This record gives sequence, C-alpha cells and structure tokens, in this order.
Amino acid sequence: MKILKRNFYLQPTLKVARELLGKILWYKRNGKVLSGKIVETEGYLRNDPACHASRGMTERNKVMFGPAGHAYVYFTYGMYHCLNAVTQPEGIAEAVLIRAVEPLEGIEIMQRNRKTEELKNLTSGPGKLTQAFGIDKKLNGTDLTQGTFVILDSEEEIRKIYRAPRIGIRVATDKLWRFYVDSEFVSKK
DNA sequence: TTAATGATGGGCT
DNA sequence: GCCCATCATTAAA
Repeated sequence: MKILKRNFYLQPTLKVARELLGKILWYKRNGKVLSGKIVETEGYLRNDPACHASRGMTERNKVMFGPAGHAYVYFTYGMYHCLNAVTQPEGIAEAVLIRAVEPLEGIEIMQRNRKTEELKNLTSGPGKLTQAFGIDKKLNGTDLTQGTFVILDSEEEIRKIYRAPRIGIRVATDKLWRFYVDSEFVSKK
C-alpha cells in the first residue's frame, strides 16, 4: 500500500476528516508493525472555539500552524495522548483528530500496552489508540508522509459515513464535525 | 443498562 | 486555580 501524500492533507479539513475513514494508521516501532483502520475522526478548524489553535499559537499547538501532513500529538487529562493529522498550508491551523481505529497488525503488542485482551477495548477511543500504539509526545511534529509513522492509502470502499457532534467539548457542540463508519470500534455511536 | 465520579498533570486565562 | 478533543471504575436504576 502507498503512503498518503501531502496533497491529501491540503484538501479542505472536513473532507480530509471524511476521507481518512478506511485509511490505515501504520507505525513501525522497535522493528514491529502496529496498524489499524481508521473508523472515526473529528475536524478542528480555525475560528472554531473548540480548536486548540483558535486563540493563537502556543508552545503546545505550534505544530498545527506548521505544514500539512504532520502529526499533532498532545497530552491531556493528565494521562492520555491524542493524535491529529495537521491539514492546511503553513500558517493555517486546522487538523483532524483520529478518534478510533480497528486493530489490524501488532494486536499482541496493543493488548500488552492496554493491559487487556478485549479487542473492542484496544483502540476504540483517542486515548486508547495512542496507548495501544505507544504514541506519545515524542511523535509530535512527525511527518506522516514518510518514515515509520505514516498513514497508508487503501482501496476500501466506505458504505456509509455518519456525521455527528464532536465528543468531549463544551463549545461549538452544534457543529457536526465528527465522522465515523459502521464498526464495532467506533468510540461512541 | 446508564449515569456519576475519581484519576492525574500539563496548559493557560 | 480552573480547564481539559479521556477513560476506568463505581453507583444507581
């Protein structure tokens, strides 16, 4: 399979959010491959009060202001990380949060990282999947279009895409910027 | 089954 | 000091 190119991430952010569904998150770590099919995403736009970057650039969110196709990984709630794909050209801070994937490769490692055998509980949430994959702040700013931490294209045809309000935010809850497919691994339907 | 709560610590008004 | 793009556990129904 081929790695998604930078042009993919330069499309409108909500389109990228929809089109990332079915694509493959792929991470080769310590010589072992971890991968999963993306089944749930959320878009975060400029001028969106729920977006970390909406009140200007800070040390934490500066990667969002950088070039498209890079990973924005941040630490939250004192114990979890969340993974985003940065969209839009340099200077425009938008991104897509990867909320859930369906485990494909490296499931034994994910089970060890998550301290559970239960497949449906491995990667069905933004904090869960980063824990399962071993993704943390050291990957913040990584280029997702080359190297060992990338998103792969796929030929998979998506039957139906659902859209719904985003989860875990207190503002802009009227915006239907969460997207997901029919899957047991979606964090919440 | 769903709802409430505690854990836990960096970021920022 | 309060907030937080979360999750696991406990309590309630």
